[in-house]
Amino acid sequence: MKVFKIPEATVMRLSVYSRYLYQLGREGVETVSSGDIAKGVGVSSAQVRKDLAYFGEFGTRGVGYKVEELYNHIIKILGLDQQWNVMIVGAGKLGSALALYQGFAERGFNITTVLDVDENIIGTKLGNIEVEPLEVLETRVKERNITIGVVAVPASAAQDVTDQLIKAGVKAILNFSPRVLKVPREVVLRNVDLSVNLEVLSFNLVFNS
Amino acid sequence: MKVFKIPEATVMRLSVYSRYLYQLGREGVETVSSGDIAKGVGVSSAQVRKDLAYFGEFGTRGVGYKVEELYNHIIKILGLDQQWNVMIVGAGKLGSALALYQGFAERGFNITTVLDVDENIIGTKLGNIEVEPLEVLETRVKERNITIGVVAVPASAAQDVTDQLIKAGVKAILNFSPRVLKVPREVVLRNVDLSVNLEVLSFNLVFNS
DNA sequence: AGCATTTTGTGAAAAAAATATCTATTATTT
DNA sequence: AAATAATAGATATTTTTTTCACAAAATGCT
Repeated sequence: MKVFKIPEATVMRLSVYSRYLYQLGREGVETVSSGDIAKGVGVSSAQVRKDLAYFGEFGTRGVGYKVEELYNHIIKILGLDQQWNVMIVGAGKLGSALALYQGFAERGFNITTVLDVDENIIGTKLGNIEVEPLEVLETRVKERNITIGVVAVPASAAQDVTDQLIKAGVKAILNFSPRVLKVPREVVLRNVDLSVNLEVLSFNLVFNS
Repeated sequence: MKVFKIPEATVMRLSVYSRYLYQLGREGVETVSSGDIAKGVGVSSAQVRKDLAYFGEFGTRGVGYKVEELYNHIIKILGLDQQWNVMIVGAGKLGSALALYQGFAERGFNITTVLDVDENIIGTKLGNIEVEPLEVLETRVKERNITIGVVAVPASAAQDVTDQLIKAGVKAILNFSPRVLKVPREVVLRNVDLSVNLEVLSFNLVFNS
């Protein structure tokens, strides 16, 4: 069990750093300073060092960090050195888009299963994944060793689907529905509310003027 | 110009409160306490009151808040009492899903235009919006009075599209590409990185076990 | 070799955010 | 009408997060 608590903001920044490092690596850059990273991703250099300090010492004073080495460290920290099997529930607009989104596979997220209740959608293909009926949820979670469930159903069905996912043994839930979900403490939950994002923009447009 | 700085977390929570209040309103509930809201959305009651206190006094001691009244206040605060015209650039999987997503229109976001560079996509219809070529960006922003631009293009094109949007007069950018964008200070920018969310889950799965 | 330069890692300080506590109002009950 | 209960709003406290600033290490230059 964890000893230190890592700020969520730190984890999110690590993800961003890793992407920047990947880019640098492809450009052939071998060494990078906290200041360079800071500039590249828009934070302070102290912030970069503080974030990394939670996990160890990865740099050399006076020199900086080896791009590839630091990248590998962060990938390991984020748990991206392993494959995660993912199930998406809901193959509407959003669910389909997520299923087809290439960015996930690149980071080790293996979308193995997509479910829906709509007869017209079941049986259709998203890339090479066939949409299956909700009934197979538990079977698939178990036989495909799925740890992460993505909830992309309407708000009204969200809690029910979540309960089913948890009962089937999923360990983490990414919720795209605009509904506050109840999950047991040991299940990791994250909410992505697309409207909220636009609304924060709207607020700032009104408030800053 | 703003005098107090409002925490972004507060703004996001207001958005969540508003949705909960809307739900309560439909259920016929007339009055609600900060404790009720807190329970409904999973925060503390003090947090609810604190968030609201940034903007005024909306309740009655010993009684609570009138649901409809508070809802209207929050909608006003968030700037959702007006229509915002939105352009989506990039009609790939994600851009299309966003264009078709009903949740935006419900909150006053009017997606008027969708652009892409791909010949095969231009001319196709998303709902009742026809995808147009990138060339019309500036014209459309001006003639349709577009304030919000959504960047849903690959990372490599993101900054270029952003620059064009800003040059055309857009005031806020919602960025779905995994790229750190540079924008002038007066332009409101928000990043939504779908992979980051899965990666935070992954981190927690590894770290909490 | 010594000195200047760079840059990390870190403890301390500051700022921001969340939580807890207290006070004032309103409504209700006795 | 007084006492009690509920609850917002304000204030104080605590916790968390960020920023600052500097000693320690590594490199390179003279």
